[in-house]
Amino acid sequence: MANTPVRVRFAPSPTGYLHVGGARTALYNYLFAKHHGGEFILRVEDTDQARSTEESMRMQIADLQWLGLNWDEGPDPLTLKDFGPYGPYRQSQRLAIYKEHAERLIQSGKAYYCFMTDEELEQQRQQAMRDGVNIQIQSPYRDQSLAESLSRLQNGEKASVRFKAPASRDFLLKDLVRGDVTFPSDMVGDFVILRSSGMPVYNFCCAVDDALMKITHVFRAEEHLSNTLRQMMLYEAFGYIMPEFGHLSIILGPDRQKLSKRHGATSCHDYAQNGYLPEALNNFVALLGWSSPEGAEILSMEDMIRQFSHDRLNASPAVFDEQKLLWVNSTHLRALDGVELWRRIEPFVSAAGLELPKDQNWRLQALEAFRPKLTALKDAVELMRPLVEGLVPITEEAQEALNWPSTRMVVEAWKNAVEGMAGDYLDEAQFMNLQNEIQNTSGVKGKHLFMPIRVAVIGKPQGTELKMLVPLLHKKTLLARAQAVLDQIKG
RNA sequence: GUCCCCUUCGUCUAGGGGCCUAGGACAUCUCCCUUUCACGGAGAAGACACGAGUUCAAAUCUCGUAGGGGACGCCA
Repeated sequence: MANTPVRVRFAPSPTGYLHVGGARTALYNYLFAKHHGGEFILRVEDTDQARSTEESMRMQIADLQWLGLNWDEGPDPLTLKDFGPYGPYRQSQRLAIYKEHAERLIQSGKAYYCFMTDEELEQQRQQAMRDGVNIQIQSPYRDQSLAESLSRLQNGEKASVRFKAPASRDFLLKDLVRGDVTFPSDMVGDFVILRSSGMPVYNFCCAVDDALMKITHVFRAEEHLSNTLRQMMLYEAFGYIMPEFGHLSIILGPDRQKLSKRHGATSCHDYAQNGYLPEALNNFVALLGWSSPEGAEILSMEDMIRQFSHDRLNASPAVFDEQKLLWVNSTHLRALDGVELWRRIEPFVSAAGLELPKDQNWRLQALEAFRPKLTALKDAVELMRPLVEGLVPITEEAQEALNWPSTRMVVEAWKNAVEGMAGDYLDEAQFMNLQNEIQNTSGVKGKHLFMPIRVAVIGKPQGTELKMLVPLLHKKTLLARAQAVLDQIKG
């Protein structure tokens, strides 16, 4: 046991983008694997043909890649071709394996063909509801001879395959997160393992695959807790070794209901688009149900791998707090070095069509001016917008400053001073001198001095320090904007 | 309805019989820094769901109650 290499998997069903809950599940599995020097496997659970699409699979793979949760076995992110010794890793391509396993169960009398109609099933459910008892399907075909079933099949009748649930015995699950969980013997009835279409169902595939892929530990969402009983029965029937399970609590929205689309952004893709860093999303989501033994709140992937252990996993549900995510994001963002930060911001800035100088020094300087204000990459767009060449709109909030009697004089003095400067850009020292000069000659000081100048520079009375802003703007732009403000005061 | 799981500041959490006058983080508020807005720094306020029991001692163990969540599919 001690020598068994750790093998864990993340097994999403490809129906849309990766949800943040899925991201957390994937992350925990990944961290567990890396912490123990084990393997992290990606398996695609696409047996629901109605909902699974290849497009979704690509999206999920892209999201996982974005998060940096790279798998050691599974579909190749680019070609989608499987790599690893236990493939295929897409359940839709493992049908022969499931069929063979189902056959094994049928032959040994542990499963049987069931010819019940949807109406019959529904009737039983209704009846059970009315009687206030646990819903269990009682199939009349449980004891039908295999020969008879086969002949009906021969005649073209359709049948599902049901597993004969062993009754009258409790199952004990030693859950890695919840401790001992006892499932009563009659919790489930005979359940379907093969649909009448021949397609296997989740619980069956999952058990077979985890066994065949030599999975040692499974961390998955709480909604699978009761599925575990079915899977335990299957493991027993096959004589396979069961992995250890840990059931994670679900993530809630602010209204304490299960996090869903109506709560706003819930997919990793949304967060990527809104300028969140993958390291921040990983960090935040990790803290929703796990805590660092060192009490750290800001953690890198390396930190998490080093510190991760399943016994610090929390069994109670957690509310997704957008505010804290934003804080985690801004903290990671500000810690990035200039070159890297610009690399991340670039796509947002160019998507917005901002034409900014290409000069590397200019860009790094601009970044430093705005760094303390960044909470998400997307913010850079509005922050940088005043740095384009030419005029910018003068905002509503600027009006108060424009109405001050001294403003006109200040802006005129500012414009004249800039005009008198040599060179295309002012540096910080030049600006400071110039500013002192205006103060001395005009006698205006404090906000009556600074706000009008700021409006003349960026069109807004508030924002980043002028001494950082002004050196980023070309003299021509400075002059044009000052003139625009003067025009507005006149008019 | 039946079964399973969960319950510490508004939120994420630490804690696992005495270190608890319950610690940290986000958010909130106050002050400092700052000639603006932020960043940063200091501080304030704020929780053991309820009721029994076990014990010299309970946030911590047990049982009930309430509330929340999940499962009960030929979904995953």
